[in-house]
Amino acid sequence: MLRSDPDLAARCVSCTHLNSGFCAALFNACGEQSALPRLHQQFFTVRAGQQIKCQSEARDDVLVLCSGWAFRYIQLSDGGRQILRFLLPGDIFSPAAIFAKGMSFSAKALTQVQVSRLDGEEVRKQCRADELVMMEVFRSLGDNGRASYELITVLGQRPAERRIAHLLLSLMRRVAVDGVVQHHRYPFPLKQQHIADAIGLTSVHVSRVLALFRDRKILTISEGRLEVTDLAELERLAALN
Amino acid sequence: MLRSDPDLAARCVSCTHLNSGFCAALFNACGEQSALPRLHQQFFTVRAGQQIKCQSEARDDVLVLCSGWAFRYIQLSDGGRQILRFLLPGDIFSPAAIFAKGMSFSAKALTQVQVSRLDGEEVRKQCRADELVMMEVFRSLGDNGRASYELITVLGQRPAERRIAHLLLSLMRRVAVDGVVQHHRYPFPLKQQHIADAIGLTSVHVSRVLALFRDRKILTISEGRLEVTDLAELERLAALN
DNA sequence: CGTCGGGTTGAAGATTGTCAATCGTAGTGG
DNA sequence: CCACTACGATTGACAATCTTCAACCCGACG
Repeated sequence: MLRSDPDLAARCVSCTHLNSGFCAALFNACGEQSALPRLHQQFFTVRAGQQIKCQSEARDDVLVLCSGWAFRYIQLSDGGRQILRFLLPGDIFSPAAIFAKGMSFSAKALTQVQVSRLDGEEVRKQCRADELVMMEVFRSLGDNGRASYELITVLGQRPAERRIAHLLLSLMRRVAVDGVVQHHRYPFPLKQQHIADAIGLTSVHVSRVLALFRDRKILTISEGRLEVTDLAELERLAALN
Repeated sequence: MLRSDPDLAARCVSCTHLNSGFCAALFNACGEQSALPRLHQQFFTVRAGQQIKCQSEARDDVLVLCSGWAFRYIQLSDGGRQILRFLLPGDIFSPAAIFAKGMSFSAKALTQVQVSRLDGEEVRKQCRADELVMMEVFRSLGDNGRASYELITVLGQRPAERRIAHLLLSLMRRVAVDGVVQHHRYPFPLKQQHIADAIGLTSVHVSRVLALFRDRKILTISEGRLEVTDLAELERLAALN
């Protein structure tokens, strides 16, 4: 599961996640001009479906997703699983764990992923030294908090159709931030079971709703891609006000 | 709705919320021994049911609940309302808003409440000056994040009975932290409509489930009090693993 | 060629919502 | 003291939503 790869670091330098956000601030702060020490990081890859970080692991590391998709989730003993958040390149696996006690969720790779492991103490040092790095942590925490509250609202107040619409639209928007998207076609590696676990439905019901969306010419999911044909209707369904 | 009250400050000094958490750290840091300037704060009271802070209000303040109960919520245009979190004395209304852009929720008083208003810039200054104050902000953020993820899991994976059990048990535990609780009787100012809005059910269904709990001798809610008669069963229902 | 994972579909049932009536309690004004 | 009202809780009947179980399909892959 863990693998050392010297080439990976070089490849990751050009990853999209370095163009913005936490890592950009972090590595800017540690650039040549800076008096700060260069940041030490390890890279590793995880295959699709494999666990990345589980609740029991108590290492003081900060993991950042470099490429691929992953998700945070909570596994219930009765077999149920709640997906809490999908992670895209640039996302910190557990931003709250940088400064406070970690939260009790696990993470899994959705596709094959590359992950950067930073030392917790070094990151905290950088946060204290550079206001911008700290602000990126707060931005990440804020985004996660906002997303959590939206998800709570959707789960509590919306029927299946609108839950799915909301999930798909939020993912689309996040994907569109750094990837060029053509003809309303988005990369979409989720299985219907992932959708189901993310919004508290069964995969059977997800299948039915997606069939409806297809019939109504709103969107189609096939071959790992999501194609939106009626964005206005999708937005209407996903709206939270 | 807003009211200046010179006596309130004196009264609030002995409030339970000062015995622990954010405010304790904040005022310790600003004590006589400290070189830091004394913190400026205003107090105001809000009657039960009144709004405290709405989405449009863009003031850079930090509000802390001094006494009474309140809640964060999102109001939907179709009449639905999702309660995101109940607030008890000592809770910050929007900890994420101290350092990042605020989140779009509103807050309402559940009982009559006393609120302390601190200046955002002063609070940030204290955070930078005193590690302990900063840690309290992170603790607050962490607690809120953990609670959000628990709520998401409960909403997504649990039926009505277990959702209600989870909500009641979490509230009990928070109430029990600083209040002395006798004979498993807890102050409980929520109406059934609040329970319903917090866990995504109708008040009608909440009524049915509470009737069931009464029949099964698990707990009883009456006259603003919650009395638990079978804690083991309640914990079993509320368990999240 | 068999198998396996993921998706689709149908039928039946469980859970929860909607609508509406009723009840008790607290307040309010005459 | 008594109507009158308002609010919250309760209950019944019925409907909508979603789950469960099962069968089947289909493409990938050994």
